[in-house]
Amino acid sequence: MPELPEVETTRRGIEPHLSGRRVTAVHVHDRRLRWPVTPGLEAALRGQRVQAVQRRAKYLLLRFKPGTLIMHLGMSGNLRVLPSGTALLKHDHLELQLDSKLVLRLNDPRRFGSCLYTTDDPACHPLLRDLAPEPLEPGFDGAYLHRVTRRRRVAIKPLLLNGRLITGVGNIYASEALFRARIRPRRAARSLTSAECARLAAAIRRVLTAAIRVGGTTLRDYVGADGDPGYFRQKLYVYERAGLPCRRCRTPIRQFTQGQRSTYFCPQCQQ
DNA sequence: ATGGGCACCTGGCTGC
DNA sequence: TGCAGCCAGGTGCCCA
Repeated sequence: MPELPEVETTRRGIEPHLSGRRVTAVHVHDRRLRWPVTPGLEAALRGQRVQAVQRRAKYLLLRFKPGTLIMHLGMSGNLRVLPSGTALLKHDHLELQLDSKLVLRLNDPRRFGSCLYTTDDPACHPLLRDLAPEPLEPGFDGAYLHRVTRRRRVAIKPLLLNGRLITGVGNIYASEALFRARIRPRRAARSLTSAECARLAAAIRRVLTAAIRVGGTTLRDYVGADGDPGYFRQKLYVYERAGLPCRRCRTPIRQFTQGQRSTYFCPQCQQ
């Protein structure tokens, strides 16, 4: 799915069309997502004005006065802003009709995404409350990474996918950040030195920021709010490049499996 | 507390 | 052509 850059690209794409607009109707076409779409969502949001469109880790938060819509795009979801009346596609799960004659439509073939409404503080929601700090905010640095890895015997690459320790990084950017930090994905997390943690934290920030700048990474079907793909795929150093020459040293990129996910690395550049 | 593995889904591709 | 098998951007939950 969408990792942080794709979610942030989506947020930036929908925000100008949503902020300050009123929801005139909510249509749920298929409630079956990872959890059923919150019952009563239609009545709860009808007539409400969007106060803000925020992101927390890979979650999008649509803030209304009485509550918040917490959305996740799972592996295959996208949110698009379209003219009202645009024909529905397969796997269009729900849409918010706006007073601007536009609609916000959620499409998610694999249904790993979610769409939940809460009237409580979303930061206290069970899905959000235990999440690690934002990687692009000031609290995330080498010292933080060093601190949270000290007791961890797990390899650094799967640790990067643990949202309680690090957020926003998914399977693509985990391999990419380790390449940029010149660290082997199999290294035990606790074995990283302070200097390596500093390099890795900086690499994570750089790769996420660079990906956001070009609209994220489209491998197969990700599109932003306007339907355009992201262009960071052209900048990937290792992900999905098994057997191809390293873009830095020409050594063939290697692939193996960690925790049922593919990992890619350059055996020469990453020591 | 930590870590490993499974589960949830659909679709696209490969190879027989 | 058809079909089986494998793979895919995430993450909550159960068990050791």
